This record gives sequence, structure tokens and C-alpha cells, in this order.
Amino acid sequence: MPVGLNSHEIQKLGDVVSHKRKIPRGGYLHHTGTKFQSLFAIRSGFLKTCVLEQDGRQQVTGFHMTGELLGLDAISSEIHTCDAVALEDSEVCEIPFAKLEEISLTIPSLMHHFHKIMSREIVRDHGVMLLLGSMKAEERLATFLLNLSRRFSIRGYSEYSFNLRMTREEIGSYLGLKLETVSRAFSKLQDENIITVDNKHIQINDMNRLKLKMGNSSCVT
Amino acid sequence: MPVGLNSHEIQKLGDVVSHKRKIPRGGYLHHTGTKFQSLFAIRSGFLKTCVLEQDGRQQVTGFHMTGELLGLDAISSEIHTCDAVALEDSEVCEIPFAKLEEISLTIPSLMHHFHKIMSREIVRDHGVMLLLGSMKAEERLATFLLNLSRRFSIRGYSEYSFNLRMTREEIGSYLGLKLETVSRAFSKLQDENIITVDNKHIQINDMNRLKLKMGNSSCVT
DNA sequence: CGTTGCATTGAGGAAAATCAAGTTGAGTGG
DNA sequence: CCACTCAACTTGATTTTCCTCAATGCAACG
Repeated sequence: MPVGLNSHEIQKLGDVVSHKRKIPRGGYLHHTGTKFQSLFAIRSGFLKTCVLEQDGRQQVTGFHMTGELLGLDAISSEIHTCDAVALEDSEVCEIPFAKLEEISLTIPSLMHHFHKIMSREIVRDHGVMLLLGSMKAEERLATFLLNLSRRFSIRGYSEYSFNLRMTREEIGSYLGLKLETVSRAFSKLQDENIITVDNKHIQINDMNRLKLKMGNSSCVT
Repeated sequence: MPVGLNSHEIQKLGDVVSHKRKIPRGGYLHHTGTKFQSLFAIRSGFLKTCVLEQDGRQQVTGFHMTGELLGLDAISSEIHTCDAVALEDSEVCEIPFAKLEEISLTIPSLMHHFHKIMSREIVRDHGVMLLLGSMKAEERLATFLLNLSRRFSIRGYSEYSFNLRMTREEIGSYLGLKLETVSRAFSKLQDENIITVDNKHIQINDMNRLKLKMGNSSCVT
């Protein structure tokens, strides 16, 4: 699900365009409506992206961690279509997009890789659409936790024990649920001894049953 | 919202790679899991794309019309991640992706344009996520109708009167609703004289009020 | 030590799903 | 041409799920 670059690839880009930027917790990497010039590769930290509607409605469109690439949505109109906010102190590497396109003319594999990254983002979004369109609250949360677990695991952290960087409200926004519903879903999974929740700390006790929660709408409780 | 190419651009691509393919109503352009080799530019007709889950759940991820580009999701893994099915007799132009990448190395503007198209697809998906995550049934349907209306209008058809190519069930799948809910939402909009529904034929009687339906969750009846 | 933000939990209500008839309309074949 | 079939659609009744509102708990912080 995540849009990722491996460390080698990050370095490759870093050699060419290495302007770094630190974003403190709560700080904005970019705002909706501002001019797009660069993509951002996350070197460390954790960010969310969220879109706004005219009437104030808001939705978190993604949570992003080390190695992922931000700003792909802005290429089309050259205006950022979402806010990117750091959920913990983060560091990103700025990649001027014009430069990237210029370079990729001379390095076909880089261009190809970039196309794959954009495509992966589309696939990821389709996954979220499936989640939002056809899953119940508990299934959504299970899917979300498993996704986080996998991404932590890939980055060398425990897949069974991790800290959430976002609030219940942000999780709810991402999953199309209200924060109370998210909280209840956490409690229910805990009651069933599938996970242990301590505030932002999550411990997965039974990965298999958590996976069952995700896939099986008919097999409830 | 749609991923589009203008007729000039279609022609430009067509000059390079002009293998055409006809898909009869109900036929598949590609299946989930099959090898990806080409993008497809729609020359005429109307198609849907849908993703499947292991447990049989299915979701329509998009409806696609003339000028739009299909297959972007498959670039990342080189395997199609969705089915593409013709909802009416359609004609597509096959664009071997390797060839496209090769050519775009020599035509920077083509490459740039392609990046914009992929990016627009991401923005479109974010719009659908917002819809699925935060709108009520009636708002979803209004948004959907207005989107169709705009796309017909762009292609030279009436923005006020058109025929739906898809069933209520397919609309529901796309909007994250059951077909009965879609039907009720149609009836409600008709009762309010905002639209006239005659089976698959839709007439928009009051565009402004339809737009209000879309944006305003608080202003309900 | 009160304030503030975040989380949990309960009760009641609204929205949509589900279940269950009917209706319509486009073929199909007698 | 008419009866028949089948799929798609509409509508109503009931149930489920989630939202809303409200009270409370809890930890961090000035």
C-alpha cells in the first residue's frame, strides 16, 4: 500500500537534489492551493496529507513515513491539492520536479521507477476506496492496523508493537468514521484479545485473527 | 475529475502506436491478474473498472469515457490490478507502455503530459475518497451526476440530459451504497423536482439545486 | 492544581443495509 | 402478436450500523 523508495534510491535522488528541510511536529510541509515546485521524499518522521472541501469538510488521504514520496497529486495542476502536516518532527528531502523530469530524460530507469511510484499511489488509493466503500468499522480498523504493522516491519521496527502517531480523530477521518466509532472498534478488538491498546501504543496479540477481521465480513464475532 | 486527453493528443499518440481494438458490450478489455503491457486510450464507448477482494467483494473504481486513459494502475506491478469491462460497444487504442516510455525520452512535453495525467488520476481518486469517507447517500449521488454531466458536456453532449450506461448496482458499488439506496436517492431528487428519472435516462431540471445537494451536508431538506 | 486536549463509554437517534414484495421492460419463443 | 422469462428497478418494513450528544476519565503542561 505505501508509496516507497528503498534507501539506495533515496540516496540516488539525494545525490542530485539534496536540499533538506526539517518540519517540526504540527508544522506544514505544504498547504492546499500553494504553487507546486517540488516533490518531497521523507527521510524521517511521520506526516499526514488531507484534502479540504469548500464547506469545511476535511479528510485525511494518507499517512506517510520514511522513504515515501509526497506531492504527486500536485503535478497535474501545479497547485497542491492537499495539506501535508508533520505528526512528529520530520525531515524531508526536496526534489525540484522540473529537475527530476530533466534528469529522468537521461536515466530511463529513473523515469520508469518514477512511473511505478505514481502507479503504486493509484493502486494504494484504490485500496482505500475499497475499504471506504465496502468495509464495516471493525474491518476498516483491522485493515489499517495491519497496513501500519507491515510498513513498520518493512522499516525494521516490530510488526507487533508500535506507537500511533495520529489521534483517533485522524484515524477516523482516514477511515471514514467518527472518532468515537474508532475508539469503540479499538475496545472491541481489545476485548477479543486480538490487540492490546494503551493510549497510542498498540500491541498485536493475534495477527491471524486480526487478518481474519479484515477479510471476512460474514465471519463476525 | 476524469483523466483526459484532448483529441489532438490522442492523435499524436495514435500516430505512433495505432493498434485499435473493439470491445463489445459486456466484454473485457483486461482482467485482474493478467500481465500488463499496454495502456489503453478510449476512442469511443464507455467502460468501468473494478477491483476484487479475496473474499469476493467487488468495487467499481471508475467509469471511463472517450479520451480517457486506462491501465495506469498496472504500471507498478506490471500486473493488472482491476478488471476493465465495456458497458457499451467500445473502441480503444492500445499504447504499448514500453514504447511510450521510449518515445517520451525524446519528447519531454509528452513525458510531462503523461505525468500530469497520472497525477490527475491520483487527484480524482482523492476526490472519490472524500466522497466515500464523508458524504451521505444523496450527496454522493448528486456529486456523481454532476461529474457525469460535466464530462458529457466537455465531450459536446448535453449537460442536462443523458443516459446512464451502468446499472443502479454499479453506481452503488462506485459510491459505496447498496442499489436500493441509490434508487431511493434518485427518487428523492426526483420528488424534489431537481432531476427527472426515466429508467436510465436522466434529466437535470435544476442544476443549481443539484450542486447545493453536493456541497451542503448541513442544509438538508 | 486547574486547564486543555485526547480518549472512552453510554444512551438515543438517524442513515443505510437487509429482507421482501411488487413493477417494469426488453427479449424469446410459441 | 402474445405469453413468458429474466434482469433491473422501485418501494415498504425491519434491522443493523454508525453518528450524535453527553458525561467522564486521564495524562501532559503551564
